[in-house]
Amino acid sequence: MLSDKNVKLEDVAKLAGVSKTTVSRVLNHRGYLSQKTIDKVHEAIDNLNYRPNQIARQLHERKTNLVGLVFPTMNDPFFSQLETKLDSQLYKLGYKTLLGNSQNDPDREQNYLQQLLNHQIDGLIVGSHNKGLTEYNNLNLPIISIERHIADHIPVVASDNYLGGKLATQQLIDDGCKHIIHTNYPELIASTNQLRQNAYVDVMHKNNLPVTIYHIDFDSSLEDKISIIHQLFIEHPEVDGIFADNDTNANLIMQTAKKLGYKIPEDLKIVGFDGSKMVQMFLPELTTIQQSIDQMAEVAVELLEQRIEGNTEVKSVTLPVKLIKGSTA
Amino acid sequence: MLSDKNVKLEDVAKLAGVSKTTVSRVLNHRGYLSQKTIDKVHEAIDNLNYRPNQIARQLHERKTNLVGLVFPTMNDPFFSQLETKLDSQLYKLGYKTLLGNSQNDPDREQNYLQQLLNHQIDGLIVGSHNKGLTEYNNLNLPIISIERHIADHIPVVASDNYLGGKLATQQLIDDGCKHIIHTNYPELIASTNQLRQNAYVDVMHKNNLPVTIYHIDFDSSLEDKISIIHQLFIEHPEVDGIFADNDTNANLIMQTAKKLGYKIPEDLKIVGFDGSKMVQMFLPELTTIQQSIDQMAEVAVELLEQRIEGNTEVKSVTLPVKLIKGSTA
DNA sequence: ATGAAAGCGCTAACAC
DNA sequence: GTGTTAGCGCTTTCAT
Repeated sequence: MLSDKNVKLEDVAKLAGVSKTTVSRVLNHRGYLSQKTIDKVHEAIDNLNYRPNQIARQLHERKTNLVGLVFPTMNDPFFSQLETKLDSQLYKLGYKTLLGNSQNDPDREQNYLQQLLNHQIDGLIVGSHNKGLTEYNNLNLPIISIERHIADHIPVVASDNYLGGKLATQQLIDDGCKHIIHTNYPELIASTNQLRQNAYVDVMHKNNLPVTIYHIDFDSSLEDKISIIHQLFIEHPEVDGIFADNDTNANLIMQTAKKLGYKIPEDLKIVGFDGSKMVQMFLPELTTIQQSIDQMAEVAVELLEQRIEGNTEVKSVTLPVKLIKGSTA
Repeated sequence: MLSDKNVKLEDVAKLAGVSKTTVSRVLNHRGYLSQKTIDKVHEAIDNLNYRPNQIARQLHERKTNLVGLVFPTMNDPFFSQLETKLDSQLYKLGYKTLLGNSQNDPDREQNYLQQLLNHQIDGLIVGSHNKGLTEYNNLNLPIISIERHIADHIPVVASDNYLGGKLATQQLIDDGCKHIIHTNYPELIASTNQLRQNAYVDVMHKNNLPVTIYHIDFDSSLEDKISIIHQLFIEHPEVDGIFADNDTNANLIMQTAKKLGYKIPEDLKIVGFDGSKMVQMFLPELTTIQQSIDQMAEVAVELLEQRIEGNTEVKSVTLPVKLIKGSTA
């Protein structure tokens, strides 16, 4: 089989004995064409194993059918499920996915952003956790954000995090816990994660229970996370309930607690957050707040499509959460 | 801040009072330029918030700096770690990643392939499990395959799967197991997974032990997988050791076994395969054969780079595996 | 040290 | 029905 490199529309035209325009028309099913011409052109295309050059097309049409995805990492149950679904939904609309995993490094995120823009992407879906990347404000590009407020004009697709936090905390209280600790991000970044914490604080206050929060950075090493969790148990041996802001931390907390001799759920009850398929598979016993991850991806792509189509009235969307009852709380 | 859309090199040239050529030279640090001109141009670029159009550049240079990734899914511990590392390594070399998760659907894989090619990618890294996609044979494009034989001229990066299968089976035998069952893919597809099975069979024969293999399709639903595993226990209640061809199945087997009353490792010993970071985190007790996943990604990108640079002598590479001793075997 | 003009591969007015 | 021609935005000879 011959290579298709360097075979261009002009070559097809020559071989078929027609003009470039005609070939282009056949390719794009446009205008009137005699069947004879169509056949001739197709024959030439097959003979030469011709494949149209998208780059040239894109240059002309100013549309690349490329959508950028900027997330901290793929190697995480939540993000891998989200990105998988995003990719799959984008595919249905004819878009290809250009990856940009920032590892939550602001320099890298900025760099990715620049590069994606240079690639003339048609749209962007972001879910990175970086603080204060002002770049996004100045972009005249359809953007949808997931679980993070970026700028006023950028629609956000997010779970009902406050409700989630409420459900989680209430579950622990209903279980009879008196010393409930919450783990969350280290700072008030622009993430909607903060609402989980707000709900925890509100519910605790309403029940006259003491509020204790530990900060676990999403990006720190496994060792650092575990060390903070250890500290938590040393400083608060009385803890009898923990609401973790994500399932990965809930898992680490469970493992650490077991090592320290806590029985779950007898001595210590745990509620996580996310409810990804992967964690459900590996840790079905975990009681957790399940986000509609697949739906988030679906909605995000829908909204992006609307923005790309020119709709400037695209609104943010909040999606439901539900408590999945396992055996840890 | 003004939008950068539509701002082109020509606009910069006009504002700076120079020619397009000069601006291009400043941009690419080429040729002789007076400092004064350089400054003027930079000023104009900043003022207009100009960003060069990669598409136009690419059209001229016939290089897109895009690498396609074709894998079955990202929502899997092994693949998400692999793709994360691939993306990160490609990034270091200045390549962007174009995603193509085929869900192991041949139509979809073929379609992705076409589309990626149309996007004029510079190279391709594949790890999909589809049988007999002949498309790859005809491509005049640098390709590296991971854990799968595609065509004779395409280099493969793979683990030492035979050794892995040997280590796993031997461990179970050393543990005193007499009825060891192996789970693997349903057919002799072009996957290197088959070598794990071959090793199992060889070691079992050498020890005069009966060979029993169950087939679990990577792509079937969770329910179907679990149902096959149930069947395994019904048909072989005497089983005292299982070598699963991947950790995800090992996990399902463990969960099913526990539900059926087996104590692990007392009644039943289990060895998995893969050893991804995610499974290590969620299931640290699992004894498994660890592949050098990150290294696979590193090597694959290195080989691809060589192929892109024009080296046609690129050889396949086999990477080491090691047994990670948990408490399940 | 800088500019004019051709060309990368394709599409789309505008002819005929 | 089909062809001619002028771009899309950038790089790069070849002049000067």
